[in-house]
Amino acid sequence: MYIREKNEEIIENVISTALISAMEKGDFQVETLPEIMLEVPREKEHGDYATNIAMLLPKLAKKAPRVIAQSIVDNAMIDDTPIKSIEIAGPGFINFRLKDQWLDEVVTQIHEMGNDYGKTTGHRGKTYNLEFVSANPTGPMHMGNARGGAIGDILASIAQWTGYEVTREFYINDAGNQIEKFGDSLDVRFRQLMGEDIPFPEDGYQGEDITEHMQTFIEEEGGTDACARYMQMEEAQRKEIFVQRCLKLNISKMQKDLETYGIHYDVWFSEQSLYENKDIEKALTLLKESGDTYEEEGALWFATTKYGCEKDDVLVRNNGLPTYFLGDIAYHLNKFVTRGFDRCINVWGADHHGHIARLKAAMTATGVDAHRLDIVTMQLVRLMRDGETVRMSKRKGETVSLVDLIEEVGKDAARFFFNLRSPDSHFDFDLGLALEQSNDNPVFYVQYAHARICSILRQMEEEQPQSDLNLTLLKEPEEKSLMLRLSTLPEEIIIAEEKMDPSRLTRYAIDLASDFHSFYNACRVRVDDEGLRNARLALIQATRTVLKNTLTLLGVEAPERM
RNA sequence: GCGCCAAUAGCUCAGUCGGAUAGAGCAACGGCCUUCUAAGCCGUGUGCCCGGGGUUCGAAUCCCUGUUGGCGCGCCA
Repeated sequence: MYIREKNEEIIENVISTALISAMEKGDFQVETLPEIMLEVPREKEHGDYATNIAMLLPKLAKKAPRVIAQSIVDNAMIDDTPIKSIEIAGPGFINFRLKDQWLDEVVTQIHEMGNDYGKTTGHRGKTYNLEFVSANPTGPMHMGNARGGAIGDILASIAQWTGYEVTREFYINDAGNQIEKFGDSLDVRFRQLMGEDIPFPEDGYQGEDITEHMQTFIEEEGGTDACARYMQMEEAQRKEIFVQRCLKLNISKMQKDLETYGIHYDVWFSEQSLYENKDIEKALTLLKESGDTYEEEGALWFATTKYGCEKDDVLVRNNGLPTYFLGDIAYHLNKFVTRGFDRCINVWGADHHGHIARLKAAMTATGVDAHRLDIVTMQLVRLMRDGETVRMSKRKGETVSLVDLIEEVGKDAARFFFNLRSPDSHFDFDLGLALEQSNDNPVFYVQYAHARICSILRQMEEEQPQSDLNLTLLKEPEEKSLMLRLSTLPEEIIIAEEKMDPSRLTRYAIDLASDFHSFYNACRVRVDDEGLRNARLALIQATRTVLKNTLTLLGVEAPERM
């Protein structure tokens, strides 16, 4: 159990025990006690913890806040606890101060736990599916996918650290209209390369990659003469060949690029497989059994409005083909029912937020508790160049690809940068700033802290520190601040998981690095005083562990030298 | 028109289960390297927390309303 957690539990116990004995003595009387809330005061002068309980009671107890607070303080038993003092302040806050020793215990605990420091077991035994990126396999991945990748992968790591058994999953949209368009685009480019004068479809994929695919194809098949036989084929058959081949190439390219980005998926799930395994039909049967489907104008509808949505949605078109919506329902039933995940989280672009309610509705209708499904919506990245917005369109082929970005700024900077702001905040990516390798990039600041520590440790290895560790020698404010920061990693991870906001960890890393740099400038580690030297050595070793653990969660390297 | 998300320092953003004097980075200015990496540290100041109502001991935070911006509202995905 973590020290902070233990302290908080003790303080809460002290408060509730004090409340009960105060009431037994007749100081005041209430029917039901409100939940005891502890907060960490912004001002250090207000102690380590504060509670507002005495300000919540007056309405029920008919006594003034400070009177109630006094009564609580009078009845508080703090002997043999880590609590140093209790006082009443302001309008009725009760402030708690802890004995200094608790911070020393944090350092000791970090040494004991090492790479596991920060892990908790609250969700042990539960399975967690995280689906993210899921870019269309019809072309290269762009900057939006880069943000989704960083958010999803880090969220997955965070979930693992809170005890979940996590599966990272990529949903391949290898069925439906996009694929049709992909085939059309490939086919027309092929025929153009073969010398036919035909116009390119208005809504086709105009990217260079389509043409390059077909150029490679023709080369590999032995040139235009050898490819003449493809021109003789039925169009549909030819397209099928092109699609199969190029889809495979695109998918393996995505796998490779995502690995470069530090993301490894456990499952690549094919939309097409939902058709082959009859999952679509099974989903349809379940939906029909719910009684919330009906036929109209030749299509099959799902009465989404029954679940509070704005309008009903089509499941099967009047041409007999399932919609993407039905496919998505089947996919999620596969996750929840067939594979039995306890929780499923999807990272979606905010432009898909309209689908959240209806997907949840479909889960409810088919008997899946919709609370098990969560969607993290991510505001799309707005690309800025020379102070102006650049519109990106995959269809027109106007993209800055994920690969280009990683080549320019590196995996670490890209991941760090995309995870700097909460997913729901609009995010401007300034190309000029990102493509020049600038020191403004905060990832260097954090990595530098780690490298600095390693440098000191290298020099001290030869100097053979003695045992007899006495952490009470760490008294400087910079030392205390650093220790305090070290103590909060476990709860930061828990909160990041609860709020599904991985950017909190990035900011934690920056704050921790900042506390270390301040310490570094204020306190020298390699001092003559052996006791102090040992204590500071222990502190920076603990700091290195915590920095390393945080960077590991973020998927960013922790360099030993810079 | 309806729905979702946002609006906080010059800029980019934290803070939002209601708490004590609203924070950080960047930008500006001034200091700190004969001492463990100056990719660092320290200091200086700036806010009608978008406007207007309401709820209460207390509101950037909750409710209502208006404004502005992004996105969505297809038998596309």
